[in-house]
Amino acid sequence: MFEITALIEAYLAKNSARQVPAKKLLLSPGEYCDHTFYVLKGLIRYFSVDTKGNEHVLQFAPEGWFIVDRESMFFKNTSNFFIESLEDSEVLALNEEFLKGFCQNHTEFVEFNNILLHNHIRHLQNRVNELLSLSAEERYLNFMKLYPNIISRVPQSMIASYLGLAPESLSRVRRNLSRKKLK
Amino acid sequence: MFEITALIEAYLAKNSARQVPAKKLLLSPGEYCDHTFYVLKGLIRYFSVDTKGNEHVLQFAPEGWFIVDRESMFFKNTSNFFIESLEDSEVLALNEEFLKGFCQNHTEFVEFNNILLHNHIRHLQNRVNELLSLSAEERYLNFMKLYPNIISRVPQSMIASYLGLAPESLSRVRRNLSRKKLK
DNA sequence: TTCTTTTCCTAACATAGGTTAACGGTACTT
DNA sequence: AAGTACCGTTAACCTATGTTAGGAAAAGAA
Repeated sequence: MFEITALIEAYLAKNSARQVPAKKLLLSPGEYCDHTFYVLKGLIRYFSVDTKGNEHVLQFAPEGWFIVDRESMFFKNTSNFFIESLEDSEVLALNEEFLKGFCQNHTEFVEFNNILLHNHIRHLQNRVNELLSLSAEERYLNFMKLYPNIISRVPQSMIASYLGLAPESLSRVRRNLSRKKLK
Repeated sequence: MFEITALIEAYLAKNSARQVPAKKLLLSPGEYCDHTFYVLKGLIRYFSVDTKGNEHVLQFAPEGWFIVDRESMFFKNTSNFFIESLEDSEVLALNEEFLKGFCQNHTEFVEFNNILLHNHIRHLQNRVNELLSLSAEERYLNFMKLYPNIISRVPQSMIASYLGLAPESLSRVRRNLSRKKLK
């Protein structure tokens, strides 16, 4: 069984954690994503910007989460996404060299990595399924249940963007929900 | 470098390929997904059914594709999805025991598997991003470009279901597109 | 062939969600 | 304290998509 603290300690033995002020970009479209970020403190988001200039949040990463553009990192393609800190944060920036070396010294980490990949797939598949089958209101309720902790830390417009809604629409959803509860 | 033929041959040395008539269910909600299917011939779909009874296609798998509920297979959860043949098909049904054994004899396969997982993530992430940022028409055009081969093999209602549309809406999208082309 | 089922299209209507614009509140700046 | 930027709400209106219903063509079954 692998403990994440082993990774953190191995990293901190050689490097110091990266301090990131809020609103700082850690990755932009066109760049290669050459680090997997592990969030020690703070909150990071992973998002795209479409041709009309609208932002779409694919993922939030609070403490204890990994955040990376796996396509860019693994296939060595330039990224189409942004990674940005939403709060003052503290992250480990794991590059390929470090990860390879760490795998060699910690063979349990290989299996742990496998779990991370499968979690990622589970999460994404669940999102696709929700986007295909649930209404805005249902998606919002699910989000609140799954990430109650995130709701209070990011502006509502970003939650709307995660849910595939205009901010005004999320406002409407919330109003309808509070009316229902009053009854 | 790993060649898929090695996997196929190893499987066929011990088992014969599974012949599947069209419209046969290979997995249903509530069951454990204990096989990864590799499609030799035919066409398979992976879909869910929501509370209103509407189907939502998450993936099509023609020849040369793998299809599996990774969450169910890896985490040993019961599945929420269906896997169904759309055409008379021929598949390899790879169970965990076979895959484990095969990994031991073919160490390159471990890396190949890693590629498969990352491809899966890339594919799903791209879908989430498209569902968040593109119109029905744009999603349809992308689908045609990406899977021209599938378009002609499945009923339009299933493509609509993959795109997150009602069949009638896809019909409308197609009519608008053909009008545009005429001009 | 004839009958049946499936598939696709169309049109009229209904609705969820997007758009625009305005307002009030809060928090940060100066 | 005044000024400014950001945020969430609301309302009126608009548009894309869903819904219902019907019908015609194509594909399969008897």
